[in-house]
Amino acid sequence: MTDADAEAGPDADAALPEDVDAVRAALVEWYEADHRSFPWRETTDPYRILVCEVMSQQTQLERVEAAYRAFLEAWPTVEDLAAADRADVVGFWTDHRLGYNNRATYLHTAAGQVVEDYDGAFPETPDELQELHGVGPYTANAVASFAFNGGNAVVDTNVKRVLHRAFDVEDSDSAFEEAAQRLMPDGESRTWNNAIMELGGVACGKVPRCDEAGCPWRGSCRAYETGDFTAPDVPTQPSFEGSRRQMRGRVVRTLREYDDLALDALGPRVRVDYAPGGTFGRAWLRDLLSDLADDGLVELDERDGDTVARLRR
DNA sequence: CTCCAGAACA
DNA sequence: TGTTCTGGAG
Repeated sequence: MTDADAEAGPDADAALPEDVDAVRAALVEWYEADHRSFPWRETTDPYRILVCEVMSQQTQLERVEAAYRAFLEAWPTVEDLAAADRADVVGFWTDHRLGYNNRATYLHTAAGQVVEDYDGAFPETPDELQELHGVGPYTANAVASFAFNGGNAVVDTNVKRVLHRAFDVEDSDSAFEEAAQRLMPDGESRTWNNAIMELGGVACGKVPRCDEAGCPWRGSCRAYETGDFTAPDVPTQPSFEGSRRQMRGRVVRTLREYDDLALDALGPRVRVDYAPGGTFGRAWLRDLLSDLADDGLVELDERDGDTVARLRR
């Protein structure tokens, strides 16, 4: 028994197959034979990888592709982005329907950190990368592996689904991290992380396509054997229509068209049923704007006793 | 209605 | 640990 086994516990890798090497080789071979082509798979520039990863959070890859190209045309380097007006970056985000405008501010802030704290040269370790605003465990490992072929195994919803179905890994973050790391071949994080996420996106999606996609793990997959393709629970989101986040999006999009706007001018453009004293009135809008200001998206000031909002520059 | 390469904040 | 953050597509 190795030290790693003792540390992890006796049954930590009980779910993994006997011939781990064969399973690894099969996936890498499957990935390298044929996979989807994305522009960010053609680069090892950490800035480009970070842009792609932040855009990809909770957003379909197909929609990311056009935005990714346009973004890099507008701000080709991390220095360009750090020097940009925040309002322009947020404006770009909404124009390209990327959602979660917060992420535009994260990316802008992170670019400033790279320039200020690291003299323009990206850190290479997951721990250092996580110091960047908006970079958590997943994104840190993604940048470390895709840019530097380092870091640990990435764990996202795709990887969790694959590990749970194929090897019956229990639905807990620590179990997923451990299994993913044990499965990943040393020194091949770039290819491996791409491959296992590709598997989750192409062959082992919510609706499995094992035979159509020629899944390389059919011979050792528990789900394929038993027919039980249950996937880990992904928390269901509340409906978008009429939600607070829909209203936030409308505020940002409206302010994009104006230098600044007073409450009663902004309100009707956010909700048709806006009425200064009503349920959806000044108090409601002020509360919404206050959160947007806390998130660094909007600036508020007083003019002639009235509140005026604009995108933060 | 659901899904989608997560992270910040309380 | 739970809650919040967008919006397009099927």
